[in-house]
Amino acid sequence: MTELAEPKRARGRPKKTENERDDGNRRQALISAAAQLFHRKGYDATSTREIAARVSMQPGSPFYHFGNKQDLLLAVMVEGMKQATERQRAACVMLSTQQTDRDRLRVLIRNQFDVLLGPDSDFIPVMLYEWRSLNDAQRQTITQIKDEYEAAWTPVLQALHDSGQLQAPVGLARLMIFGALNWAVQWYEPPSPNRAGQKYRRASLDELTEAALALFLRDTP
Amino acid sequence: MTELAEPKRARGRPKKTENERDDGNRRQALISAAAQLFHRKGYDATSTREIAARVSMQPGSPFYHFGNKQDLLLAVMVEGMKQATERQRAACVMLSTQQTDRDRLRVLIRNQFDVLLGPDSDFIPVMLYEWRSLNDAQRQTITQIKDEYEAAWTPVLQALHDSGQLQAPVGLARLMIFGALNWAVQWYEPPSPNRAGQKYRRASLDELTEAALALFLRDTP
DNA sequence: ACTTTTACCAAGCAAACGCTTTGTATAAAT
DNA sequence: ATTTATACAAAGCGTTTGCTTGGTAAAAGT
Repeated sequence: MTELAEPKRARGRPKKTENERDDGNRRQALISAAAQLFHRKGYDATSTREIAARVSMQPGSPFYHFGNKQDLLLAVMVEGMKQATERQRAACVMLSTQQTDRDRLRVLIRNQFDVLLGPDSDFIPVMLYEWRSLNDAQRQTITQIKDEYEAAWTPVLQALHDSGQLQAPVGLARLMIFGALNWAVQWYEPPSPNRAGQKYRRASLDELTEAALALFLRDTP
Repeated sequence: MTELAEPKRARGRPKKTENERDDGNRRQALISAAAQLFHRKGYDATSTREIAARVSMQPGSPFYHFGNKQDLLLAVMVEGMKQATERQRAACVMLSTQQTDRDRLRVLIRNQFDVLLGPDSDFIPVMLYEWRSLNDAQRQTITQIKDEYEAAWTPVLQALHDSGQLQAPVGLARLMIFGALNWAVQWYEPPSPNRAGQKYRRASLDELTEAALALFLRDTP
C-alpha cells in the first residue's frame, strides 16, 4: 500500500488533436453535472460551487473551462441539441424510404419523447425551461440550432395537412404539438419495474407516442 | 406650497373587516408587482428589493406583509388560481345549459387562453413555470386548487371520447391538451394594432382556440 | 386623552454568490 | 534539459441576497 493517492487522470498537454480547442473529458463531465443540476433545481438555484463539487473540483476550477456561468449553460444546451439533431438525422434516414406520413410523424414524436424523457436526458429540458437566463447573443445561437431541428417536422405536417389527416393550420399545429410533447417533462414518470399494487400503471414512451398520434391525427380514409 | 410631502395613502387601523386577516391594497400591490417580475425574470432572478421598489417601498417593508419570499410566491399563485377558477365557473354556467360537447370544450380552451395570454395575466404563467421554488407544503396547497380547476375538463373530454370525436385516452389527452395550451406562453405574441407591413399576421386568441379544436377533435359525424 | 394596531422607513447583518488571482504539479513538445 | 501549455487547488474579493431589528407616524378604538 505504498500508493497514498489515487491515480490522477491525464494531466499536462494533450496532443492538441484536431483543430483548435480541446475536448477533454473533464470539460464534458462539467457539462453533464451542470445539466443534471440545472434540470433538477434550475439555473439560478444552482451554484457553480455545487457543480464543481459534483466532479470533485474546487470552487474556482470550472472557470478555467468556461468563462462564466452563462457559457456553461449555453454549452449544456448546445450539447443537448447536438445529441437530439444527431438522433433525428439517423431516424430521418429510415424516414425517407419508408411508409406513410403517419409513420413518419410517429418516428419524429418517438424521438422527441426519447430526447425529453429517456435516460440521461437532462439537456433538452434545460434548454426548454432555462433559456431565459441566456443573453441575446447566446439565445440567437441556440435559436438557429433549434430552427434547424424543427424544420424536419414541417414537410411531414404539411403532407398530413394536404391529405386531410391534420386539420389545423400547419404553423400553429407544429407549435401546439411541440407544446403537448414538451410539457411531458412536467408530469411524466417512467413506468417502474415492479408491477405490484399500483393503482394506475404508468405509460411507456411507446404508449405516449400512440396517444399523441391518436390525439392529433384523423384516420387515413 | 406648504405641503412638502404627497398625501400618503390610507394608514392606521382599518376595521379588520371579515374574519382574520387584512386585505389592504398595498398587499395586493405587492402581489401584482411580484407576479410581473416573477413572470419576466423568474423567481430566483427577482430580488425582494426590486419588488419593493416597484411599489415604492423600502427593501425591508415587504416582510411586514409576507413572512418570506416563498410566501409571496405562493400568494401570487393562489391569486392567479382564484381568478382562473372564478372565470371558469362563470363560463361553466353557460356551459351546462348549452349546445354540443365541442362547444363546451371551446369555452374551456378559450378561457384557458385568456388566463394564460390575456391582459394582466402574469399569475398563471408564474404558477406553471415557477412552482419548483415552492416547498412541499405550499406545493400541496396549489396542487389541490389546480386539481379542482382541471376537474371541470374531464367530463367534457370523456363525453367527446365516448362520441368518437376524441380518440386518445382521456387521461393522457388532458395532459397533452394542457401542454399544447400552456406552451403558448413561450411563443405567443398578441396581434399588434398596426396592420402595415407584417410578414406574418399574428393570431388572435379566437384563432388559437379554433386551431386547437381542429387539432384535437374529429368532425362530428 | 390614551392606547393599540397598522404600515411602513432606515439601517444593517450574516451568508452566499460569481468570479479573479496566484501558485503549482504534470506531461507533451522542442 | 528546458520550455510551454494544461488542469487544476487555494484563497479571497466585492457584491448581492433574504431577512431582522428598532423606531415611528398616523388612523382607529376606548
